[in-house]
Amino acid sequence: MATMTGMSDALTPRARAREQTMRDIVRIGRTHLATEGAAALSLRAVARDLGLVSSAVYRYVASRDELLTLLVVDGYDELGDAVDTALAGVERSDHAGRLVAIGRAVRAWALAEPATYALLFGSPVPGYVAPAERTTGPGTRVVTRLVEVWEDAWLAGVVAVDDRPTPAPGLAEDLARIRRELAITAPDHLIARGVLVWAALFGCVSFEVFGQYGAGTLSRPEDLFEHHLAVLVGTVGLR
Amino acid sequence: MATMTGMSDALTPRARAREQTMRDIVRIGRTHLATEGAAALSLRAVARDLGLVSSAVYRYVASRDELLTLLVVDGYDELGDAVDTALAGVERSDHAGRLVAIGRAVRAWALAEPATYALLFGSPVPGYVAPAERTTGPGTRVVTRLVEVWEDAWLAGVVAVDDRPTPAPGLAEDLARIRRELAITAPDHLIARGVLVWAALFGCVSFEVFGQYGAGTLSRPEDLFEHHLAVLVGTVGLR
DNA sequence: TGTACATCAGTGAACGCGCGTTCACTGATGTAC
DNA sequence: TGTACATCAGTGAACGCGCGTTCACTGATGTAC
Repeated sequence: MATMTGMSDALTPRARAREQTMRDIVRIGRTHLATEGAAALSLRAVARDLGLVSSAVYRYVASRDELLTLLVVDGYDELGDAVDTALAGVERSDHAGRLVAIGRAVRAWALAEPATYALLFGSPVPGYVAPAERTTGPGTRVVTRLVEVWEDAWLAGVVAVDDRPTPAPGLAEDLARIRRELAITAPDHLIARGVLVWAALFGCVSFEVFGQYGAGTLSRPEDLFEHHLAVLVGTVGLR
Repeated sequence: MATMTGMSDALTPRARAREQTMRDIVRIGRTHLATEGAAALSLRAVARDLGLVSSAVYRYVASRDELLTLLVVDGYDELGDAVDTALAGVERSDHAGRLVAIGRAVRAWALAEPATYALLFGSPVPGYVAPAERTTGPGTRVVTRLVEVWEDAWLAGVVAVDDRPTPAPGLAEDLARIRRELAITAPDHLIARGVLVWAALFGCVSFEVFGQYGAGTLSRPEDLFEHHLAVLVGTVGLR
């Protein structure tokens, strides 16, 4: 689990107990996510498993929606940490290797934490809207790393990708805004293909995690995924 | 909505009323899917909207899970119909055009019916397992059409795709089984890329329907999707 | 065509269950002087 | 260091709510003779 607000030392015992309880709430919440799903996530059930009376959790969490937000942020952070850890073992100049490492890390984490993955990348939870100011930062960690890969490759002059098919002229504005917000220099066709690779990567992972391939169709899903990653590496012109 | 058991004529009034009620249940169930989500789908609420007492729906549907199954089958069929309708307007020899038509039809349907799309392609519903004998048929209509496209192109000898990267040797068995079950002749590397295009297509649609792109990032998502389709056409070597 | 019986749609009450959230409270912990 | 007060974690009862499912029933529709 990702660390919460850090520094448990130099805190009063009461404050340390509070941090521990917050961590327990998130941990138990995640197990409930796995067994009941996000829509059925219940504060009362979390309180029960915590050994508290139901009203007590309101000392820690203002509402059921806030618990969901905690789980969303925690999930994004754990996924982001997994990706960063994987990237730490790959040379920054090995662009294809970095893309593959990101893909593997996302898949491995998703298969290990399918319920949290579903919360982040599956169906929206009815009636719940994640507060952008708290989830956008953690939620963009992976895509930021992906963009870094092709931006690095572009700057190194090693992107070998056709600029055909050309993105529609109407897209220029959107792509320019993305370029500005991410402070990158990659050209339109590379950004557009990058978005495709991003969506395709998560499409592959979702199909596997959500069981779209059908039970028993694939005896070696990891081999298929590796092949798909290799094709996607080519889609953004890396090698 | 897809038709249920057909032929309402030559039936007794009571039987016709029953068919109508079944259709109403599915229709109302879908509106509840949209507002409450699959996990919160409730037989009592459907009964209320139908103007019946809650126990009455048990004359039509054995349980809540069976209602979910009806919605799954109905959704797959509607999506399958949408794709078939789109394909009807494209020459069988226009392989790229057929792939693009399928992609557009999937996206359009998903955006029009996000809740049903989420039921079919989003997070699994906790505690519910779709009965394979009822959902596999309707659930494979779209992928069958996709496979048809590249199989046709392959037979016509117009697939221009590198066989690199090569799928891992361990995949040969899985790919051979797929080839046998679908009764096709396309080679390993084409089948493997086809699966990627399938997953990527739904990945793009899911990102858009589930809001992963973030509110306001894209003013013209349809243009981006068109570009992605064009790239995916190339991924399976069509033109 | 008429009658006797079987089938079926829909009723209403009941079962036992879990939920989110509020509130007044007790007792322990922390802090200012 | 000791005391008075403020803060805070946790309690237990209560609110009003909705859920899936079963069951004995009534009355209308369908069918066999």
